[in-house]
Amino acid sequence: MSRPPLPPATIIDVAAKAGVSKSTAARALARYGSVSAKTREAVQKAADELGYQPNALARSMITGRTKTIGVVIPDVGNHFFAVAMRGISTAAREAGYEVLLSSTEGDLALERRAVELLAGKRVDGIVVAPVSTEDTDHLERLEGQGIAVTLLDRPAPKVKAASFVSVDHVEASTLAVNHLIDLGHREIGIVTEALMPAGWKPDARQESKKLRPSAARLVGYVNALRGAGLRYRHEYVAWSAYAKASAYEATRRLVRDNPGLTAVYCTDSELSAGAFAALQDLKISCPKDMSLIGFDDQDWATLVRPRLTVVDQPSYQLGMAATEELLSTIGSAQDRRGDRTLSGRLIVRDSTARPPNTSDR
DNA sequence: CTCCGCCTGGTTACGCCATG
DNA sequence: CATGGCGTAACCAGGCGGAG
Repeated sequence: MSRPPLPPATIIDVAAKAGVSKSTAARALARYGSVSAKTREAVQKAADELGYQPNALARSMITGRTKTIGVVIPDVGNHFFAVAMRGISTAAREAGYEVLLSSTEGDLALERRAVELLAGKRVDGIVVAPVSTEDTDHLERLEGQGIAVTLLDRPAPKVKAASFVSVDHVEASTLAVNHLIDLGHREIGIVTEALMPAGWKPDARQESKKLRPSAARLVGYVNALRGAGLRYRHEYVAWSAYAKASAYEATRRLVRDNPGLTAVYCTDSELSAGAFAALQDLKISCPKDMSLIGFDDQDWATLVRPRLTVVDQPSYQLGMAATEELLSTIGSAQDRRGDRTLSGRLIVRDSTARPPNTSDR
């Protein structure tokens, strides 16, 4: 007994059933303009009986809004972005917006495609953590298309109309290194994935707003050392790819080549995990012989022994803030770009302690 | 081939009508 | 005469079909 599928009920069907015009039916259902209580009830009843569902496509056509935002991030599996995504979803939902998510795997071509696709779907705005700070032509174009942009965590100076929401990575990094310095450490190594330009000198006063997070954290490390009157040593910097295995090798090399080292700072939780394993395998006692501090608080940080001291960033709040910024520029025609900078927080656990040979005196 | 008008469904400016 | 309630018609973007 298959009957031909009925086309979905439209506002016209509802209006006809309720015996009013379609504009009255629309007003009654969307609750704008003035409609008598009796009429509203009749329309509501007709809509319920027909199983009426407003056509979002048609609505967008006339309002010019889709009540949808896009999110483009490099990696949904990454803890920071996963939590930030929760903040974005919550803030969007509370404001009556839907979210379309795209993960680009750090691939610029995929990011371009994702942005194009979202623009084609006429999203009202996009929250993006761009793969590149320079190759941003696809993001710059969005301005002309009337699509708002908020940059999350990663700057893109050429996207002028975009607001920028981020943690102060320089400050957060300084927090981590200062904690080590306060404990009495003087020989502090760093495991970083920052790719600094060739010929980079630590003394150059960097504009932290234009730096990628990893680079900003390296600058924070240098600043903290300088603030304490300590020398920056190039051999104390272990360059690693963004992977546990790479950080593992980098840490092994770092501590082998620098026997005087008493503390290691890892600028990312992925790197901390590799470094932690390296110290264990080298049978270096942490924190007795070597202190270890990481960046970004993850579940495993409290499950391992010693529990890991970290600087945490407010990922969830960052996602919320980014969405709020985006929606505020969508709401108002003026594109006042509001930048928001949140602060990291030091969480002291068991992997940091006074350096060896300083306990007595 | 190009051009033009029609179509979709919800929103809204505008104005008419009835009522107080 | 003011005001609430309601209808009419224009409008949006873009695909399609018919006319030229």
